[in-house]
Amino acid sequence: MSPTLTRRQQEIYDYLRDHLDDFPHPPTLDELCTALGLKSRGSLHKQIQALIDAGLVEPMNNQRRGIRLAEQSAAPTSPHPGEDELPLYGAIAAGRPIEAISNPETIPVPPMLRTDKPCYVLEVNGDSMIDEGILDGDLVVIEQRDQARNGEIVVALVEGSDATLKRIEQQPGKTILHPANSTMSPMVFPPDQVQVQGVLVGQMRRYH
Amino acid sequence: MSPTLTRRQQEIYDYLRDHLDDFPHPPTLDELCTALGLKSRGSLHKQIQALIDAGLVEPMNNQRRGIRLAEQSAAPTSPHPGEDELPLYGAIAAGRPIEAISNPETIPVPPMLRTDKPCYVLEVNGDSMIDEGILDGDLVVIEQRDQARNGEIVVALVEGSDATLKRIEQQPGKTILHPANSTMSPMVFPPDQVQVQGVLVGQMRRYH
DNA sequence: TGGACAAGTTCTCCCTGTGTTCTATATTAT
DNA sequence: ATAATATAGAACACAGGGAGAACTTGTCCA
Repeated sequence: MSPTLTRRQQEIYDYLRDHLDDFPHPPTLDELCTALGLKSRGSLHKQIQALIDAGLVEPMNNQRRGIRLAEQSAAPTSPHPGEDELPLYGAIAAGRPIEAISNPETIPVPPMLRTDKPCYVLEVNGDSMIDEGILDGDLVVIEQRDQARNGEIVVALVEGSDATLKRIEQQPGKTILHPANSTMSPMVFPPDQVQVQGVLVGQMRRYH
Repeated sequence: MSPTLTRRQQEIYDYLRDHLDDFPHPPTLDELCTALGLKSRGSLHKQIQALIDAGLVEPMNNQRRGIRLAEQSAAPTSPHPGEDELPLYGAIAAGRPIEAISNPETIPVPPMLRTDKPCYVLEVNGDSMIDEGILDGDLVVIEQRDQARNGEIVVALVEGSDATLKRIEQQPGKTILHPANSTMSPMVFPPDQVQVQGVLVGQMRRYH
């Protein structure tokens, strides 16, 4: 099914996913070129075309500033309704934003550990939530959301950094990410540098 | 159908099975070479080719970064096909030997969190394993056994007391139960007073 | 209305990285 | 010794990716 994006296509799609909202208007190809470090519109267009063919980007027929992401047609949750498997997107804090589609791998998750909303699974990397009983190697079930309530544990993408799992506290003018590890300190950011990618709703660990 | 891998082929296959997910993208042959300590792409390619012939690796027809494991067709996982529910025997440390309870309630457990042996689920009561990341209210998957190896976390029934979850250390003449909580001390018993009722193999927690 | 400019599209050319093949040599097993 | 297995290295082929020119289409303005 999924035509398996090439490396560059994945990169470009990730960039679009994460930065498309940064532009006041949808960007022109030239603007995207400079943003992506390309020098040729034509080259970019070729890549975008591939993404359109893959169904990830809305086709823009000669329109100006016409680049939009395609509606994810209820994709992530229930490609197989009644199926209790969720996509495993890889490890968090592994050094990059959560990848879009790349990994077709899924793992079974009991309904009890998830919500009715779209969810996905990540493997935890590191000890930043150890005092909350979330250990290195655990699998966490994340509900896909871009907003969180204070006190929830979220997958947060910090500008120019990794995606991490932290307890969030949003105050006017600043967002604080609290690790649950006595050896680590809370981190404070301007709100627009912190992007919530999901909220923790379940956790699993195997001992064998 | 066992085309009997050579030793090196087995090594390489094991490596792929265990580390393929570590790469952000599927690796190139060159990357695999350095990872495996080889200096020649050609050599590796020959081995990979053998694995492809054996049906263990997806054939990658000239594609870049095309190394994938073949789908393991048969399902060696489910001894009870379709059955992924386990009995929920109630809360541990609730004051009663496990098997006494005949509770018909069951809950779904992903195959990954259990073993092929008979298993059941308990709800954890108390903080005695908090330093191992097992919190009050967690659900634990227990493999039914009456013996344990040292260092395993077991459901232990102590003479005249509750069933508890502890790390076990069996020495000649005494059995020590280690809680994972800095405020609690290990407990030492004569071996015949400690009855192992199962071994921890999985753990689940819900946050919503 | 029509021209100028901006932006999307298509094309051709080119280079690099990477899979593939082959041959030669070392290592190990029978 | 002979065969099977492993490694190195060279040579090759081609897909992926980029540059840039040329063309088309839309937008704006006089």
